[in-house]
Amino acid sequence: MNYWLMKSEPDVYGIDDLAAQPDQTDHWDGVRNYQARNMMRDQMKKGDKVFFYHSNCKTPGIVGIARVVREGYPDFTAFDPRSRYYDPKSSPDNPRWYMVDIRLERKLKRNITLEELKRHRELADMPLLRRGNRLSVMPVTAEQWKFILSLEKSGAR
DNA sequence: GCCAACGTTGGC
DNA sequence: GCCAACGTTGGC
Repeated sequence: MNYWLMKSEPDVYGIDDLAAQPDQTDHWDGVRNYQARNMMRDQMKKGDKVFFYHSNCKTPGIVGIARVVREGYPDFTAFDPRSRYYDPKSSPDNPRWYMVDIRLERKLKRNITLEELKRHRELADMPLLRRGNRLSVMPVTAEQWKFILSLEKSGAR
């Protein structure tokens, strides 16, 4: 099983939006970056765990845990001219963009903030913390996953 | 709202 | 295939 982190802007789609879906499950549409696409298409497997991260907001950080419940399939929002994610270069016959479905496992007891994550040397290798990183989907190691969850319990800030 | 960093585009 | 220009991301 693998671990991941996925970014979303809470003003666009936050953890509570996922929580409000039927079965707390939704598709992760709108990724328009090849590296992130490749991970969703090729590497994310059913049962993988995902940190739900709030970006581009007042207090960015990890706010929940989800699981992959459906593996990569074409992002149909790319086919819809009315969608903000429309891409005329993607077609059902030759889809350019992919997505996965995730189900909320639980919200974290607190927001484990970016500011806090940065303070731990154990996490220094996370792409999230590397300068200029813009990936919206990225891998997390088992060690990092465990460490981050231990922060939730300790409540250390 | 600013702006550094980075990915993509397109002219050549 | 290079690289300047441009658009986007996302922290601050």
